[in-house]
Amino acid sequence: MARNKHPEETANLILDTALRLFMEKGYEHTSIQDIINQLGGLSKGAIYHHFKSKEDILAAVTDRITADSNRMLQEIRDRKDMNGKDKLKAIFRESLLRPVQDEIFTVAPDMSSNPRLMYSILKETMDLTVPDYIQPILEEGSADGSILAEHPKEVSEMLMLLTNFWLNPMIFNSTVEESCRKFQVLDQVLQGMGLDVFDEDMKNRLEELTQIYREHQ
Amino acid sequence: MARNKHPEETANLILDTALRLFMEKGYEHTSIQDIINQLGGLSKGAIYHHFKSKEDILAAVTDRITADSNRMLQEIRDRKDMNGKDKLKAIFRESLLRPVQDEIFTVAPDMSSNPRLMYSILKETMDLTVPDYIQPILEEGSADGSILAEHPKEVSEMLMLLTNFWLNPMIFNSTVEESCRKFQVLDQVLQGMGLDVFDEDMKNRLEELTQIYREHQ
DNA sequence: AAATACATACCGTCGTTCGGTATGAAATGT
DNA sequence: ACATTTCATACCGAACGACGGTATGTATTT
Repeated sequence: MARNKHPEETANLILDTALRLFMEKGYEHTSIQDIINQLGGLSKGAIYHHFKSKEDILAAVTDRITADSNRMLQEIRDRKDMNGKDKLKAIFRESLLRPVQDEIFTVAPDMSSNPRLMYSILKETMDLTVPDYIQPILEEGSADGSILAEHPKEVSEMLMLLTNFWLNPMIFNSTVEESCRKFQVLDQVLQGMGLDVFDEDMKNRLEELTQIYREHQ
Repeated sequence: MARNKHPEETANLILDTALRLFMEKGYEHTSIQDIINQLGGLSKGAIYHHFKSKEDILAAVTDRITADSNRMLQEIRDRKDMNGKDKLKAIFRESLLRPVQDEIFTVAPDMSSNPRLMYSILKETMDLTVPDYIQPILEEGSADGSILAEHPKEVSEMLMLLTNFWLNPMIFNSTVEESCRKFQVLDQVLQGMGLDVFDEDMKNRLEELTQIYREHQ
C-alpha cells in the first residue's frame, strides 16, 4: 500500500481493526495475520512499524477506549458548580446514559471469554481512572461535607470494581433480571455508605443496555 | 520414562509442575516444553495423553486449587449447629486462618501480571463456589432470620468479589496499609448490610498474610 | 541526504497431532 | 493350572502449521 502522508491515520486504522477483532474473537484468538487480512493492503511491516508488539496494540486499544471516557470524567471533575457527591452522581449518570454505550453493547463483545481485554480495561481503571478522577472527587466530597469517606482511595477502588466491573452485563453475562437485582443490591450498599447516587433513570438505562447486549448475543 | 501403574500420579505430577510454573512465570509465558523440562523424563506425548490441551491443564489446575477450599466450605455449609450468619463468619475465618495460606502467599504468585490464572480462579468462584456454598448459606440465614438478604445470589457474588478478589493482596498488589484500609472499608460496608462477620483476628491475619506476600516479592 | 512509511522474506518457538512402542491385565485356550 | 492371545492404556518423539517477531530492502516525504 502507498505510503500515507498522515501516519497517525494508519495507526488509527490498525487500532480500529484490532479493537473490532479483539471484541469479536477475543485477544488471544486474534492473530496479527487476522488484523492484516482485515486491513486491506497493509502489511506486517506496517503494523510493526507503528506498534512494537501485539501486547502494545492491546495497550493502545484500551488506552483509546478509556481516553474517551476520561475526557468526560475530567470535565465533571473540574466543574466548580457542584459538590463532590453531585459530581459522583453525574459521573455514574453520564457513564450509563451516553449514547456511545449503545454502540458498544450492540457490538456485544463477550468479555467473559476475553480475559486479556477485560483485565486490560480493569487495570487501566484501577491505575488511571481511580487515582485521577474518582479519588479526587471523593476527597472533594469529604472536604465539602457532601461525602463521608475515611479512606477515599479504597472506597474509589471498590466503587469502580462494583459499578464498572460487577454491574457490567458484558463481563458477568447478566440477564436483565440479574442486572436489575444487582442494581438494587448495589444501591442499598451505596446508600449505607451515604452515597445515594443511583436513581430510577439509571436503573432503566441499565436494563435497556442489558437488553441490547443480550439481543446481540 | 517407564509406564506408571498409577496414571493419576503422573497426571498429578504434571499438574504440580504446571501450577508451579504458572505461578512463577504466568500461564502465557509457560510453554508445554517448559513443563516437560521440569518434569524429568516425561515427554510431550505423555502430557497430551493425560490432558487434551494447555487450556485443559489450566482448568485442571484451578479445579485442584478450589477443590481443597470447597471441602472446607462444604463442611461448614452442612453443619447443623450453626445459623446462617455464623456459618458465613466461619467461612471467612477459615479462609483466612487456615495454614495452607502461608504456603500460597510464600510462593507469592504475582497474579496482577497473570490474568489467565486470575480469571480462571475468579470464574470457578462465581460459577461454583457462589451457587454451591455461599448462596445456600445466605438463604439459610434468610430463613433462620440471622441474615437479611433479599437477593441472595447477587449478594453472594458481591461478597466473593470483594473478599476473595478485591481484598486479595496477590491480585491487587496491596501494601500492608492498603490491605488494612480495605479491610476497614469492607467491614463497614458489610455491617451496613447487617453482616458483622469480620473481627480483629481476621484483620491481624490479613495483615500477616500481606506481609508474607510482600516479603516474598 | 536523512528520516520515515511501508513491503517482504524469513526465523525460532509455540501448541498440537500422530504413528508408533511398551506394558500389563483380562479373556481365552489347553 | 498354566500358556497364549487380545486389547486398552501409558508413553515416546518426530513432524506440522501457525504464530509473534525481526532483518532488510524500497519508495516516499522532509
